[in-house]
Amino acid sequence: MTVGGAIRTTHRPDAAWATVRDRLRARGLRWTPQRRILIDVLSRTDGHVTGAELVERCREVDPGTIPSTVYRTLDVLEELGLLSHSHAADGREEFHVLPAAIHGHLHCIECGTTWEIEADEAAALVSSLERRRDFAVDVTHLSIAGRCAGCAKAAPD
Amino acid sequence: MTVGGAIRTTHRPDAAWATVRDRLRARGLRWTPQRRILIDVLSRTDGHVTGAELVERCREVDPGTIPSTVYRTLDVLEELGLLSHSHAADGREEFHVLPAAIHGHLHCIECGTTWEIEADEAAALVSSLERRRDFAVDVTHLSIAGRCAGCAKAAPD
DNA sequence: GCTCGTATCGCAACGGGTTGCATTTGCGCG
DNA sequence: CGCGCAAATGCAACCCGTTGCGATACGAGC
Repeated sequence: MTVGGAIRTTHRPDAAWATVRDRLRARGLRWTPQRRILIDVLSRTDGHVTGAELVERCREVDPGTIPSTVYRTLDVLEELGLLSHSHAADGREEFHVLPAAIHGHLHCIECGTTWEIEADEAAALVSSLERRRDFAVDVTHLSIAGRCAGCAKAAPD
Repeated sequence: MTVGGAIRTTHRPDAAWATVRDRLRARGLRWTPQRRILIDVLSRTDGHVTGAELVERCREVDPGTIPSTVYRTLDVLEELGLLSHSHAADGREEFHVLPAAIHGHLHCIECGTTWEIEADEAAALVSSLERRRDFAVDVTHLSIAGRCAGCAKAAPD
């Protein structure tokens, strides 16, 4: 899982999603109506979504959508690198669509807002663990809880 | 799948647990049979436990134990500072009993082993976020996923 | 086109954890 | 010692996500 030199700031979702079908086939995997729907939903999704939200949006397209199918497809797409997931402060899954660059997340336990942490911002932590523990941090899964400036000000302890 | 010797906490639980009853009362909270059982279980617990494990151990003492009661009591005890919780790589809750020192956790996604990260080891990350984002990291909730040296060697990418 | 192996689906049951609400009970106070 | 009220319990339903398994259908190869 290397970060190529090509880190884009501008997403071009259409291009990426257009090739999914072939990327699946190339791996001996299949292109099904259910997957088509999820891809469609994802291509119209920006930033962070929970699994449940995705299930719901798929149901808007096809009310017969089954959760397990959605979650299984999400696993597959994650393996293809089209999304990554981490966990919010409450442990719920949070998917990040088409990550333009490797990054982690910051969650305010008070107001629930999420921010992205760029890889270089976590670099100090990552390299120190790498060195001292010989531990390879999965930054895309990194999720840090705490209180944001606004909430700290609103209700100081 | 228990964690084995990876985690050792050396402290004197008895003293801390003995005062729980009064600490509760002082806050207008109550001392109930159900809470007594959980405290008892916790006082015999070392290191990390999942919520489900605690429910199970309470059931060994009293088969009539109800999960929601246990989880609610855990919330209360966390507020009193007797435990803290974070989430394993799969999002499940993991409680840490009587934290001797503030610390976070490292989880290997391959073998499931857990390590503690001392506060000073995370200090670089924490202070950088504090400074650049004005964000107060909850280190006790910090949980970092990745691959440990052993697993990286066993199955290199 | 048709066949066939297997990837995927639908479904039902489960696991961990939470929530709302009626009922019980700890315990402070007189 | 007994009252009364808020805290806590029990229960049932729910939410998010996972798993096992028999049935379906994709799509490669002929």
